Amino acid sequence: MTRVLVIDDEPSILRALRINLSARQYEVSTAADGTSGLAAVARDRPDVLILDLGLPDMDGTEVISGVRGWTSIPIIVLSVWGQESMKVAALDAGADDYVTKPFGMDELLARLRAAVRRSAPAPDEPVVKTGHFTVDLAAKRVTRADQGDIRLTPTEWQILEILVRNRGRLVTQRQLLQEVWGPAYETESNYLRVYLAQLRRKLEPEASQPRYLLTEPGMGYRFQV
Amino acid sequence: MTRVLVIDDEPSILRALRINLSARQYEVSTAADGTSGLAAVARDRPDVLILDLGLPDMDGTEVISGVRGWTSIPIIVLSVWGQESMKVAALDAGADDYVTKPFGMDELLARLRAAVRRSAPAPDEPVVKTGHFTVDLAAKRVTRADQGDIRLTPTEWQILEILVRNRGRLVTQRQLLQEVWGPAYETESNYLRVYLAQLRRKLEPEASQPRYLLTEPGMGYRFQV
DNA sequence: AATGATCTTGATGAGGCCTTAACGCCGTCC
DNA sequence: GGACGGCGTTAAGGCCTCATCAAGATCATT
Repeated sequence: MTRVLVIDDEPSILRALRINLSARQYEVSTAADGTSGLAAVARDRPDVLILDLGLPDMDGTEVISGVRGWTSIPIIVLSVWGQESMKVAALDAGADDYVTKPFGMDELLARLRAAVRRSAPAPDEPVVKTGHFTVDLAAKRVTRADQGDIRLTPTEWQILEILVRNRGRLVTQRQLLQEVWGPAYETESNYLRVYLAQLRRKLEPEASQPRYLLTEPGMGYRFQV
Repeated sequence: MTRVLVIDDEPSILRALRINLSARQYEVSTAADGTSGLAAVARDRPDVLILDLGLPDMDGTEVISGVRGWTSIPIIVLSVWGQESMKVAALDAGADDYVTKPFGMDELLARLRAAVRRSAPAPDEPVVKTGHFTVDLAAKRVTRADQGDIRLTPTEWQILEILVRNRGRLVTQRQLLQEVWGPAYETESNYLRVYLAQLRRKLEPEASQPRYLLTEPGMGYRFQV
């Protein structure tokens, strides 16, 4: 289910969007100002962000920059008609699309679909096999050759997914922490040690001598294929 | 240089876009109908497509589908005001963005920048090969032809990365010290001697007679390809 | 409200990396 | 020819990072 976060200070718009989006099977969360909006992005990790530029506490482009600093989720911007310069500034700050109020719900929904479709990563090879286990990215499932399906916790899965998508490449600790826990946790490398140990215990044939989930001391981790 | 293909049947618009885009260093090609437009996409392989929906020979969504069948280049659609349903249909057919005529050139340019930025995600880093080993900058991996992967420490990797990025060029000791250890260590050239020796021992076929990691006495170091 | 799973946090020991110093070599300059 | 400075090499100690374990905190579910 696609998760949408709406940041807007007008209750009527929030209400209209919540109703229309929920009816179309989106999972909707809302925020009424820029500060709580930024917090909500880090906390909820939505798939799309709908952002009103006219917020009470922050300039719209600031919010965009704050989000773009660490994630590339699609941002659709709302603003009243006639503010050409703001429109340009928002797009340059990293927004993906722009809708002028008042807007038709059909148009917003179409732009939403387009934004989600664009951001959906190319389903290149959703299934990755190693000698001892198989990772199915599409089905979110891990199977071990000798003992069937493996249960992973949400956090374990997130980490494994990032490593598998970057298989062969080194992934820095910063990148992992940022994508799983958010930008405020960039230095909590202890989390990674704990979770990598758990993943190894669940996946590696010998957890103490990893063959697939490798540590590159001082740099990060690498999924070896 | 970014290549833009404009498909529109109105000469005045073609002319305006050609002038404005060329002035901003885009490489512009044009087509006046859907048939020749599709041919032009296949032939010119543009980086972005600007498409007018009101073409004489084909429906706009058909053109979009025809392009989307085999490539994922960004498509910005132009159409006259008020055609909500066409707008929705175009976005659902696979268009990336939508601009209503008459449009401000600033807005179109901003959307163009946004579209190009989105479509160019990974500035793919090169893989540099020598006769005896391979450096993959994206994967942060070094492979030696005769003995597989080589493990480098973070400092070793940083130095090698700088030298490889400047391959063929001389890199001064000051530049290396500054980028790896910071500006306070500009005179600690002993560090470089230690680490260059280690890199040579790990990478060179004969560490005592370096063929790739060359010293330029009194100046700095050079990665020879 | 209680239970179990999951996430966070801290402590500990081991290993590896960085730093530093010492020494020998080679070239240049006096 | 000798002194000097830059470079290559080696080795040892300190420190940082990693792996592991365990307990407390938080969350979800009943």
